[in-house]
Order: sequence, then C-alpha cells, then structure tokens
Amino acid sequence: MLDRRFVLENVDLVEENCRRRGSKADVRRFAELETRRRAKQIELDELNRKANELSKSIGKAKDPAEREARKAEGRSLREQSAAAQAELEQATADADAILRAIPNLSHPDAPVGADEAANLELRRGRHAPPEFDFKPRDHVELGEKLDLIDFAGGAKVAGHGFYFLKNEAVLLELALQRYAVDLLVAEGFTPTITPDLARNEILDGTGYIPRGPETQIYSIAESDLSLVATAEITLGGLLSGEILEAERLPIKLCGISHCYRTEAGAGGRAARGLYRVHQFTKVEMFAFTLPEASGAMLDYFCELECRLFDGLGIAYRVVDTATGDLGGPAYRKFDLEAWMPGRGEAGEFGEVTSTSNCTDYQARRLGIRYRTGEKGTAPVHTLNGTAIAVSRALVAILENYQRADGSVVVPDVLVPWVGKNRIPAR
RNA sequence: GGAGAGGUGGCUGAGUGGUCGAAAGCGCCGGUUUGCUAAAUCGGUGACCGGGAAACUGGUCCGCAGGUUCGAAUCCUGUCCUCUCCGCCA
Repeated sequence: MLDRRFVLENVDLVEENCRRRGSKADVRRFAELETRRRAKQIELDELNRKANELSKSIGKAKDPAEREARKAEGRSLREQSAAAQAELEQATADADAILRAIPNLSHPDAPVGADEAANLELRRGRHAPPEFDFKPRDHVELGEKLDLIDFAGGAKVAGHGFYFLKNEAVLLELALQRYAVDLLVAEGFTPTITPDLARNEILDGTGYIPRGPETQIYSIAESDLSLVATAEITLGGLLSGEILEAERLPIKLCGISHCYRTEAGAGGRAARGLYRVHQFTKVEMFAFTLPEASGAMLDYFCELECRLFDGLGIAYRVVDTATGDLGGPAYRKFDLEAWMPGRGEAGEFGEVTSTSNCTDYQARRLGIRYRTGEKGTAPVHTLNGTAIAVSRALVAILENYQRADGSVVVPDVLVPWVGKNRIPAR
C-alpha cells in the first residue's frame, strides 16, 4: 500500500494515477476518512493521557475515600477511552479498506493504457523464430505423441488443469530448474526452496487476496493457510516485520516453489494445454533494495530473464507493461513473451516471465524497512521476477525445437541434465 | 498427537500489579585520555502514531489477540512460535 500521509497530501496525483491504472478506488473518500481518523486519534490520546495521570495519582493517594472517588473517575475515563478507540478502529478499518485498494504509483515511462493492448514492445531476443518446412504441432499434440504429458491422467486424479509430466518432460523440468538456479547462484543470489503454503496474512502482505469471489488462491480448509501462487509470496514474507541494516542491501534471493492458481474464469484456446494450469513449478527471483537502487535492479532482473531465454535459444520479445495491466503492487513491469509456434493460427508470442519493481508498496505492508542515517527507518523496495516458469518454458521448448519427424531436440544448455540431445519420436 | 518449559530492546538477560519503555552486560555512536592501535573512562543509544520552528512533548508497543483492574511486561483466556521428553512417521 501507499503511505497514508502521502495519499492525504497528494489526492489529485493519486487520483490521476488510479484513473490511468483503471482503479476505482475512491481517493477522496479516503482523504475524508483519514482526516477523521486523525482527529479521533488525537481525541483518544488526550483521554488516555488524563486516565494515565489519574492512575498515577491513585497509586500515591493515601486517603481511602479519596482513592475510591478517583477510581470511579478513572473508570469513567477508561470507558470514554474505549469508546473513542472503537470509533478510531472503525475509521481506520474504513480508511484502510480504500487505501489497500489504491494501486502503486506508476513509472513515468510506463505506457499509459487500459489493458495489454497498450503494452509496448521494447526489443527482441537474440534468436529469430524457427522456420519450419512442415506444419508445426502444438505442445499438447507433441506432449501426447512423445508420451511426455498426460492431461487425461491429471484430470482423473485432480481435475481439469492438472497433468502428469512423464519421461523426458520430467528431466526437462529438473534441467530447467538447475539451469536457472546455477545462473542465479553465479550471479550472487541465495538459492532457496520455499514452503508451498503460506499464512493468509503473508499472502495479504504481498498483495494477494486469500479468500473472495475472484481469488486466484487455493485456501486450505480449517486453517489460515493457502497454497502459494508464486514464491514471491514466501520470499517476500521471509523478511516481513524486519528492520534491515542498509549495508546488507541489496538482498537477492531465488526460490523454487510449486505455484497453485485457481484460474477461476480463465479459458479459451490460448489457455490450452500447459499454458494455463492450476499447478506448475517456478524458479523465482526476489530482491530487497534501497529505494535508489530498485530501478537498476529491475533492469538487471529483466536482463537475467533475457539471458536465460537467449541461452535456451528461444525467440522472445520484451514488453513494457501498460499502466492498466500492472496489477496493484507494481510500479513498473517487464514481461518476456516467447515465440510459441503452436499457439494461435501461425504461432504467437506468449508470456513466459514477468518482472516487477514494487517499490515500497509491498514492503510497507509487510513491514520490511532499513535504517536511514542516524535515526529513522523507511520501507525497502522489493522486486520480483520469473527466472523460469517450468510449464510455459516447456511449451516454448517443445514447440520451437520440434522436428519434421515428430521428435524434439533438447536445447544445448539443458543436455547435461537431460542426458540426451533429442527426444525421439515414438 | 501427548507432557513440560519458554517467548522481554541489535544481542545476552533481569524484572510476579503503580516509582518499568523496562536493570545489567555486550554491541553501536560521541567525548576525554594515551605517540598509533588496543585499553580505560564519561555520556548517548528501540519502534510506531501525533503536536511543536526548535528545545521538547502526548499516546501506543515486553510474540499476537482478548479479558480482569483506576492502573498489566507482571494475573486470566485463546492463539502462534521455539526448546526438551514421549509417541508416530518419509
């Protein structure tokens, strides 16, 4: 969330930003509630001050009758205080409900527009899309023909949107994880394998809504846990509530986790097969930085993503996400869209990674701060980025590396872990 | 899952109803002294919200949430977490 004082002092600016991002948050109403909340706080403080003063005098008073009289007065003051506090809590809850719905500010260079149609292509990867002298199959067909993906089996045991990876697909998944983690470790990231579940308060702090009609999140019955939608949740939660020494920053982590998404309402041809599923494995990058360092870190994350996909030999484009498509926490977001020959009529780009600079928006709610100079603290900046989302990387690999005979060549960089350079036609 | 112990400031750790935002030590910052370093010594040193130009000042916080009381770190309840032992298990 944004700083409440900042919103109060910049109503016009925040309102304009909401408009550009397609947020309906009522900024003026927030300002009104927040002003009322502050007045309440002052009133409460004054009541407590009086009551505290009186309590101290009772401790010193000797005359019993005098004590009793003051106790009665104290009771009355505490009752007033409790009432004022209840009102304050109500005002705070009302104000917070709006505040939390106000999206982050937007980078001035982010393309302005209502949805992804306004996204701006920044550049392309090193490799051009492959040219086939045959009609390329999509990954669903390849996965079946090569006995790599069992959608029917997944549907039987867990329902639509689940799948079994089999044979070389398993090796590819493990190889992709290793490929990504090795690069990130060499770049100074601390590798982690995170919990696949998290407390709802952690989901909440990272900006995910655990329960509700449009949630993407699976929740665990009779507990306050949810399945995570990304390791961004657990990695951000890891340092929640902590004050970090500035010298420790930046902190760069990568996390392997499974990701679970209900994908309520999703569908359509473009979501076929592995492209949009309820469970997949992802290697995620995460960083905590000083405010002045987050812009460069975002570029760095994007560059790492490019390096990973250039290394895989897959064509892609880098897209600067439009304001209306940023979601709540992101200040700026770059996506990599890989060329998928089996997608659409004659191939299309499909999102494979996404990296966001959330500035202090996430950190404020998670309570992650650093020490500033002599006195005081300020929220750090947080960034996240996909290193490899395995399911979508598999789509891209299978479709780009297929051959006329129905076999699939293994990308060179993965051969050491897959143990072969071709998945033979069966 | 069962039994017990415990969660206090950056760290260690005292504190069982008012004089406690909290002893002491460590660490850190500043001063003094010593040729440098080290040592010694004196002072300062939590977070959050608010008022004030500032000096300074009000409120809240002792895992978290409630309760009792004029008053809670201290008593009560719930909850989360940690440790020890037992059971179970990959």
